[in-house]
Amino acid sequence: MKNKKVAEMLDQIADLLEFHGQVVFKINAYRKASRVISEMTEDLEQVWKQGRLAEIPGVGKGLQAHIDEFFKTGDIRQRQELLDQSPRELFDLLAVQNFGPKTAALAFRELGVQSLADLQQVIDDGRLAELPGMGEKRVANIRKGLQTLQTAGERVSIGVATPLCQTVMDYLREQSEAQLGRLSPAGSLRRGKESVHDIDLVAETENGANLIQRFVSMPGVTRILGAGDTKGSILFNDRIQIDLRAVPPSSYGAALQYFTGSKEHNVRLREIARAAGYKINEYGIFQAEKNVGGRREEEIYEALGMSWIPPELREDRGEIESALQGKLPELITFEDMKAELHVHSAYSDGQLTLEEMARHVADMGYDYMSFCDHSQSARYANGMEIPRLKEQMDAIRRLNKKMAPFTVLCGVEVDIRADGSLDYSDEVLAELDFVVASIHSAFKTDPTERTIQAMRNPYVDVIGHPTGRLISRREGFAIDLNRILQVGAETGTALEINSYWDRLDLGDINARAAVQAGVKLSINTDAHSPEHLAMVHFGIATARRGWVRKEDVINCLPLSRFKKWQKRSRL
DNA sequence: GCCGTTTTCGGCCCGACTGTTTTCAGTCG
Repeated sequence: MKNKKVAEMLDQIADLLEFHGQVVFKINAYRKASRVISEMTEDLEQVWKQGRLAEIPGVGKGLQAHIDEFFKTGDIRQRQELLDQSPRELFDLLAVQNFGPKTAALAFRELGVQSLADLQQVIDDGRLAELPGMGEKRVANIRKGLQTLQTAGERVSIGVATPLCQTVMDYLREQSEAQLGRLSPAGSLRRGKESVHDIDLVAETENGANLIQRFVSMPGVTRILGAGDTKGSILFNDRIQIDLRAVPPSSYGAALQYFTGSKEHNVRLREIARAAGYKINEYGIFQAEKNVGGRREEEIYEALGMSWIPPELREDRGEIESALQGKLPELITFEDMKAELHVHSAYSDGQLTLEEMARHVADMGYDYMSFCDHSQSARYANGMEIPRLKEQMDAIRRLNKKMAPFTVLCGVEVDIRADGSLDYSDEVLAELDFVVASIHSAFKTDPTERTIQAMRNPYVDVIGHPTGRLISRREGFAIDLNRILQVGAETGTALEINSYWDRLDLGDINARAAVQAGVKLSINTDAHSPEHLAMVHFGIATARRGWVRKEDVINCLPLSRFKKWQKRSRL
């Protein structure tokens, strides 16, 4: 799949055009096409071969020509030409906060700034400050931007951002009890994205200036990026930016809508509003000068003739059209979940005994669960030889007597070996209640074929973490998802949404493709200790971002129906 | 560069904050 490569090139052209002062509308056209292509699950090269590029939203004649050129020659000439007239490290330079395309162009033209090192040099020797429109403070801000390029530029996992956001919200509540009304996360965190660039908060208050002051002076603030009457922005522990927007009650809904984004969703929404004679901003929705809503977020959507759109869907991936037609999916919620199906115990590499762990799972409110400890060849994870597996099966039978009506299934996470065979024989698998098959080794050896082979096994219920990605460490293995989805639809094998924050695998876009292909999903935490169990909320957020309904998820089946769903019951 | 139940040309979301200004451009979200 060259989708990512093409998207990256189009994005680079957007950066280059911006640097060269092109009109923003052209730049935005490139960025939009880049985003749409990066979110496609279909192989762009196939679409190109079939002459269907024009079907891609945002891709017109000009961009079709670029894409065509890329697949024929491996590059886009315009990109090369622009690169030749630009600083060597343009993309790095543009990543510096407070150093935008206009300033970069000025520094390049007047001082020959080509690289981050050049930029540091002209800051230090004072030449940058002498340019027109520059001054001491602007240069100081650019210097800070350069310093934090490494730390502050990286995305932070939802697993890190969520508790931090809660801490900040608790602090604001404590400090400002009397004058603080509604308070909510916004931005990509509220949309449930797997990683976030910053944390956004919206607060309801009549005294914004005061709240902003408390916010920017809270412990952990290592830099104040801005502090006005309605908006404060800080760097927390030199690592993550947190923005707080403070608005009066009459604007809270509008501000929450605006600040939740995504940017692309808001742009589409405002286009529709404008066409219908409305104007939306963070203070409300207006018809002529008349405020027709803004206290609650729902009012914005209702004024435009659509139902309220769950934040997880707000990515301009068709949710606005669906909302206008009243056809939004009813997304899965945690309350729909009847079971946790992938939990480890001390029989392999989990922390707790079966009973300890099972009690924690039951406390989550589920009706049943499945232990899925590792199979024999997973040496690194204390995988179970067959005698120990049998021992575990007996122990689980005894446990069920103690814990009824809560039901504990005896499952396994069986390794898919390098040759595509499974790590236990069919005879052994047949004795188990539930089987997750996962690739844990030989990532580069034909992962698609091995996965497909596992799916064809009658005892395999679920493919665990199907792409093998680790968000902070590695790309997934190169699987052909469309083929896997085809086979999944044939065999009835489900794919996992592994909720562990560093996996979230399948991700939102792939999960959506699975549902569209008619493949069931299984949302699990892969918990190795009790505190992991709460990560199910990240998995559910990811599923919701993938337009997943409870009907699509086997964990939402009552136990009796779950058993009927399994392939073995149809053998 | 894209796109059309108001358009095949003329639009394209909207505002806060900052720093440099002398009325506003640049950056950011």
